[in-house]
Amino acid sequence: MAGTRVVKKQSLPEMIASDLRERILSGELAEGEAIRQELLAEEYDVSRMPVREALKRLNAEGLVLWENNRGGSVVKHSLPEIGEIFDLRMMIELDLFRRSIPNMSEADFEACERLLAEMENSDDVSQWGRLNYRFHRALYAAADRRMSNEFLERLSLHSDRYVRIHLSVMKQREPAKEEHRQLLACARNGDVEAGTALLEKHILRTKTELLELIAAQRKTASR
Amino acid sequence: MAGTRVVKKQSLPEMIASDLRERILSGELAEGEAIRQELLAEEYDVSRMPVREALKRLNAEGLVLWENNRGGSVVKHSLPEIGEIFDLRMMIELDLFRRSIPNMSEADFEACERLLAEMENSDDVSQWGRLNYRFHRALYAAADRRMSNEFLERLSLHSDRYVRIHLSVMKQREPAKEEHRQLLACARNGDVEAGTALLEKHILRTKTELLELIAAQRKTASR
DNA sequence: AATAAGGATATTGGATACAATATGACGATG
DNA sequence: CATCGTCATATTGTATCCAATATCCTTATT
Repeated sequence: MAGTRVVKKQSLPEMIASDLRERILSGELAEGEAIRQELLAEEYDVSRMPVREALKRLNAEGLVLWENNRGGSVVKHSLPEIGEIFDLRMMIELDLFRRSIPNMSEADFEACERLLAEMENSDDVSQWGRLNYRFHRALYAAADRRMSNEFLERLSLHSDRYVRIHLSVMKQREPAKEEHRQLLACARNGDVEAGTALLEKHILRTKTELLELIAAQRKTASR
Repeated sequence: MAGTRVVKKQSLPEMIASDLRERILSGELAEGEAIRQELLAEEYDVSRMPVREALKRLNAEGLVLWENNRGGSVVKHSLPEIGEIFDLRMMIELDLFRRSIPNMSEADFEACERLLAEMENSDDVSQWGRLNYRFHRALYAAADRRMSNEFLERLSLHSDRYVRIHLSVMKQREPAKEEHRQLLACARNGDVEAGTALLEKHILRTKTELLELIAAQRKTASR
C-alpha cells in the first residue's frame, strides 16, 4: 500500500495560518480587531512575507477582511449571516447524512463511538468544538462526497467560531450528548428518515440558541 | 447618496488572480498543467511576489493545487466530484429561488429580462457563461442571502469551468433559452413550486449532459 | 471656531537578493 | 545490470530593502 503514512510537511504560511485561524476561532482575536503584519511577524519570529500569505489565505477563507493598503481585520458577521451559515450547514449535512447511512460499516460506527466517548470524558471546553465537528464528519464519511465535505468544513469553520465563543454559557451540552447517541443509533438501524429529522432538529436548536445568545451579547456590548 | 460610484481599486495580486482565474475557466490553462511563478511574473511584467499571492488565492478557491516547494498546478476534478458540484449548486440555488420569488420586485424582473435579452443577442460563446451566471444570480437577488450567494459563486466558479469548455458542443442552448424565459415567468407569477421544479430540471439536465461530454472526452484523451 | 491644506509617521505593497528544497543526470558500487 | 549516492540545475520560500499609500497631527485661512 503506497503512501500510507503521510507526514504533512507544513510550510510557514500554513502553520501561521493554522495558528491564526485557531486564535480567531477561539475568540482571542476579536471581531473587527485590526491586524498588523509586523506585530505578528515578531510574535512568530519570521519576516512579514509568510504572515502576509497566511492573512491572505484567511481572507480567502472569509475569516479576515482585507482592505487595500490598510491591512486586515477580523471579519464580523451580522446575525442574519450567522443564521444563514447554519441553514447552509443544515442543507449540506442532511444531504450527507442521508447518503451516508446506507453505506456505513461497522468501522464507521466504531469511529463515531470513539469520538463520542472522547467527548463525554473530556471537560476541556476548547476541545469540545473540534471533537463535535469530528463526530459530525465521521457520520458523513461513508457518503464519500469529497466536495461536500470540503464545503462543509468551510462552513463549520464559521459556525464553530461563534459556537465556541458561547460554548461555556450554552445550556445544550447535555441534550446534545443524548442526541448524538440517538443519531448514531438511527445510523446503525439504517433509519434514514428518523436520522435526518433528528439531525435537522439538532442543528436547528443550536442555531436558535446561539442566535439568541449573540443577540443578547451584542445588545449589551453596544451600550 | 454617498459612495454611489465605486471604482474598486484592485491590487496587483487581485488583478493577476482575476486574469489567471479567467485563463483557467476558459481552459487556456489546462487541467493538471504546472504553473511556474517566474514565467507568469515575466508575462505580467511584475516580480514573483504578486504572482505568488494570486496563486495562493486561487489555491484557497480550489482552482489551483499547491505543493510545498513544488509550486502550483491547475486542479483537475474527477467526474464524481464534478457531479457533486452540480448537486451542491442545486441545493443552494433551489433554496435561494424559493426565498427570492416572493420578494421579487418589478425592478428585479426587469434586470433579469435585460440579461436574457443580452444573452439572446450575443453570439459570443465566451460571454455566455458569464451572462448565464449573472442571470441566475439576478433571479436570487431578492432572497437577500449574502452568505448563500457567496458560496454559490464559489461553486459556480467550478461548474462554469467545465461548462465553458464544453459550451460549443453542448446542444442545450436552445432549450436553455426557453427554460430561462419560463423560470422568469414562474417568478413573475409567484409560482414557487413550478419555479423550483423547473430550476431543478434545468440544472439537472446541464449536469447530465456535461458529465457525458467530459466522460467521452477523457476517454479519448487517455488513449 | 471650523475647515482645509500640508507634512510627519506608520503601515502596507512590491522588487530584489539570497537560502532551501526538489529534480534529473551521471557515475560509483554491489 | 540495478541501485544508491552525489552533484548540478531549476524552482520555490523567505528576508530585507525601498516605494507607495493611508492616517493623524499641525498649521494656515476664512
